[in-house]
Amino acid sequence: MSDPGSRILIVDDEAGIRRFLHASLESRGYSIHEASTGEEALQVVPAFRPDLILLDLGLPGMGGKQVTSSLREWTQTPIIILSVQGDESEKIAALDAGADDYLTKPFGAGELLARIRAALRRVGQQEGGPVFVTGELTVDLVGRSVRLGGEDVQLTPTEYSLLKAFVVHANKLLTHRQLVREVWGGAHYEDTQHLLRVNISNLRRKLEADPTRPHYILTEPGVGYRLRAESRVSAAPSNV
Amino acid sequence: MSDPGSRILIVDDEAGIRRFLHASLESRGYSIHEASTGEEALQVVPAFRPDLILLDLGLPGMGGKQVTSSLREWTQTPIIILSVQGDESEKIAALDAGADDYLTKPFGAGELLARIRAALRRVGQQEGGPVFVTGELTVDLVGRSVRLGGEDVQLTPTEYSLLKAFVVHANKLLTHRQLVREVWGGAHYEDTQHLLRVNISNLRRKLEADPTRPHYILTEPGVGYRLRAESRVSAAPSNV
DNA sequence: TGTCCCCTTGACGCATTTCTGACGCAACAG
DNA sequence: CTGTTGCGTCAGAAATGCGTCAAGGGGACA
Repeated sequence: MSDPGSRILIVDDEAGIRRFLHASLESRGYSIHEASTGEEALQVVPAFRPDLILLDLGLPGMGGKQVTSSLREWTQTPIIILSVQGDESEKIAALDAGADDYLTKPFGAGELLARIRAALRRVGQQEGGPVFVTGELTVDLVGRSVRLGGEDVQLTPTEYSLLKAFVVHANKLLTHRQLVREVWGGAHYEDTQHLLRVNISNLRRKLEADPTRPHYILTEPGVGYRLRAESRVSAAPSNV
Repeated sequence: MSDPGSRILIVDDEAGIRRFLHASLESRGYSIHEASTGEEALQVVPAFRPDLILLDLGLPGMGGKQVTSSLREWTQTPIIILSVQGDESEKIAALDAGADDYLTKPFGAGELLARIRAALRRVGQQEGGPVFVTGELTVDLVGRSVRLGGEDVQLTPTEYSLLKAFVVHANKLLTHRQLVREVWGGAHYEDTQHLLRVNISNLRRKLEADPTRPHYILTEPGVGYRLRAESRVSAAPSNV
């Protein structure tokens, strides 16, 4: 699963290349920002906070190598160098300045995208995963932690499995059958229907302020349950 | 600053290339190990524990792409693919399988070394500072020393390996499977699950003030364990 | 050859989790 | 008003998982 909303900064002095890259990447769901000089790039980065930087080596004025060094003084955002030159000593210098990757033009759009994915994958796994938030409730599916108003909530494996099903299908109605299948696998429905009720009850006791009048886990009589969600999946607090 | 003692595994079926790479890298101070097939590589990795892997794509039998996928099931050790082919779709497939970089032969030795430095630099800074501190506990991954409130703690190799896994993934949940794989390599899970419990117990006896109520190594019932680390996140807990 | 340390395995007690059954309550239809 | 149905809660039994202790085996080293 790729991270669709990643922000990418394109730094190149040629408008044609910027436009080409912009279109290619935007169609893949990335958010794009452009800069045409190294000085502009350094200004823009703190504001735009890109997840990755595509940097042309042959910029007028401050060169790509120098930009890389300046950025590396305070951020480890992945930098992929694009260059028309194939000279090896330049590659080495750029990589040692702090760049993560180096592509020589002309390159295939597919390869660039793959290298972008590889770079984003690396930083992605050291950050906390996406976090689901609604009201006081916070669920981190990657870290497998649940918090309620700042305090950790201890859930048993089945309870967590149940809550996970709700979070994945937030705001959608889940029938008894669907829930039973997601939590207990292919078990018979008839036998486990009551079990579902018991676990819903246990879960509510741990999550709801007043289990009699549930606020998060709503019951749809005769059909199933639904998790009330106000907000969307948001990124974890980035630790820079 | 590069880490001079880094261990590198070379996987290639041609003895000539292995010899050439071996010589080039060893003269730079790296410790080298060789493997001639993909199967051998998968066997060797848990024992040799390389910091980086140079992997030929065109191996007889199990191909480099498949080796990459298998390794990525349990380790994030950087993998740099070496290939005679320039075909773009192969590059993309290899990168998406989990490789970190891709070089097409023939390549300059200088560029390879630079890309190795770049990959090693990344994992180096990912592990945080050279010393990990939380509460009374101090772990020096470089010097392989553990201190508890000023006093040295003597750990057996397995215990240290276990603690290292916790420190590298501080504050994150580690499943039983993950821990077994990181400490005992590709061994069968079923057999070693109990072994894990014993070593956790031993580790706690040496690190925890009251092993009955652990403060550092927390157990997540039914799933795994987690090392409690002081959060370096600057964001304050939201008290809305 | 002997000693020591570490790894491994088995057995056991304890705690938690899961499951099952029984009961009260509310909504609804006849 | 009464019976039915579905939902939620409670409590006890069965199952599972976890942590600890202790003994055997194997390798390193003197």
